[in-house]
Amino acid sequence: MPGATQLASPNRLLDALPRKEFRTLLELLEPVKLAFGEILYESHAKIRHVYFPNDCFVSMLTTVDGGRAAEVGLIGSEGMIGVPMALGVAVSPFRAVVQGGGMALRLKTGAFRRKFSESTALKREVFLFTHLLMIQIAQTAACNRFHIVTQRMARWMLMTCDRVNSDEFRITQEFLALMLGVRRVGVSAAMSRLRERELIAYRRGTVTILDREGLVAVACGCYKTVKDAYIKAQTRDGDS
Amino acid sequence: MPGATQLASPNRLLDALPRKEFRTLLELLEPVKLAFGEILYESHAKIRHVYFPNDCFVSMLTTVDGGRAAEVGLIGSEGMIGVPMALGVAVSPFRAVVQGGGMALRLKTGAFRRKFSESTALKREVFLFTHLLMIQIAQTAACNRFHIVTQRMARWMLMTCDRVNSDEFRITQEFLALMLGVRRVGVSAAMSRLRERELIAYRRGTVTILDREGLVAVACGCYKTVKDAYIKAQTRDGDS
DNA sequence: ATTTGATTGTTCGGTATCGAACACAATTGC
DNA sequence: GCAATTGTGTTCGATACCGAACAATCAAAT
Repeated sequence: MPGATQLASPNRLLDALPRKEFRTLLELLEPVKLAFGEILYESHAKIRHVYFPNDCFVSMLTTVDGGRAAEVGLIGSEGMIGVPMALGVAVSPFRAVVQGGGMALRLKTGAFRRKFSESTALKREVFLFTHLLMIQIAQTAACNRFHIVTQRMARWMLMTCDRVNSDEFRITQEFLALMLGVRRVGVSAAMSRLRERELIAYRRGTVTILDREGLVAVACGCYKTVKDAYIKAQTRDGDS
Repeated sequence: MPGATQLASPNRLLDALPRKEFRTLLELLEPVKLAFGEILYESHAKIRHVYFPNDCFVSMLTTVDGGRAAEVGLIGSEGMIGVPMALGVAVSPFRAVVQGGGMALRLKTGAFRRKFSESTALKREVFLFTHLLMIQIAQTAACNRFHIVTQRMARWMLMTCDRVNSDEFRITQEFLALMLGVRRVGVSAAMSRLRERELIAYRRGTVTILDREGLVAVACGCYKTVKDAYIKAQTRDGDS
């Protein structure tokens, strides 16, 4: 039975904290199960909790023209949902949608604000993640400009794969089209092309990555660019 | 002769600081003239100074595939160049290019780090700007996905116009194409369309906005979305 | 087993943008 | 004044994606 004696968190951001700080923080953290499709923040809505994903992951979406939305960021156990809180803003500019269900630890905004101002280590980790998220969003901007659906889809699959720790995950073409901001037709064509090359397999809402290296080759360099930034930050941790 | 007795800064971020903090900061700030095309940071390079633009403005660019670049953010007197420093990172993930020449106040990274950790007000202002920059970048990501060249170009012109405090600014089609990540042909076509409708006038590197309202109507909603966020932040200042 | 709903596959004509290339016009330097 | 440089306008065929619509398939519920 896990819980009482468990010291390490499956959330890598929290895990980077000194053990002592982590333990005091843990008392305030509330474990919650997040279901696929759940909306953590609506755009322009007040932030009530910050979330530290364990095995779930969350899409950040920006809307244009009051309707269509595009994913600008994907956050899993390497980060936190609610970055604006760290910047002194309690309103989320993005919609946050649970992309893969699972567990997360959450903290009420008030408690977060308090702990955040007290803990140098928490600040360091959260700000570092904020920096990485910014890189991810910016790369997405350039990626949206230059790369074709197949490349961007491959990138999305790799990013997702990294966050579920499995070669298999559930996603429908319809939903993937929404994330990428394209028609389902485009996703359908791109996916069957990847299947032909035996890079992936899929059937009705489940995608399996067969050849990770091959998929990386098909994806645009944006995948590697962002991933390298994350890796670099984790190893050097802070740089400054 | 300006300088000695001048208390207000033409940089709105600094101007929002309490007078006392502003004065102590001013002693460390070094006025510099930034020329068009000057590169403040190369991507992945160490940040040596942070810049507070007065009447100049700067583009943040992200590269893909080791070559092509696209603009992800535009910063003028409302902000600061060197946001990563506020997040504890002294390396710029973006290239920062001076888009419109003019004056700026700059601060060595060491001095900035010191002042930043001391001043609650400076932290508040810089973090708020960081938040706004993030919104701008994310909106650019969605904009790149959904909107056509004409709309994005109109948005760019309006954003630029807001930062130069003039209806006229210097920009060549070639350069504008680089910023938008499209061919010059596309910019050429889009510009002549706007000229036909008498929204703008231009000749060899100089664009004049004739009908601001009309241009806003042509531009995508991304312009208004981002601008509203900036205005809201300035009036409520912090919210939280 | 049959129906129902969800998921995937395919087609159509039309538009935006691409890469490459060339012609022309305005400014600058000599 | 003339040449060189820079900036702008236009063309070509090709490709990626659009909106709309319809067909086929699978999975679960009755």
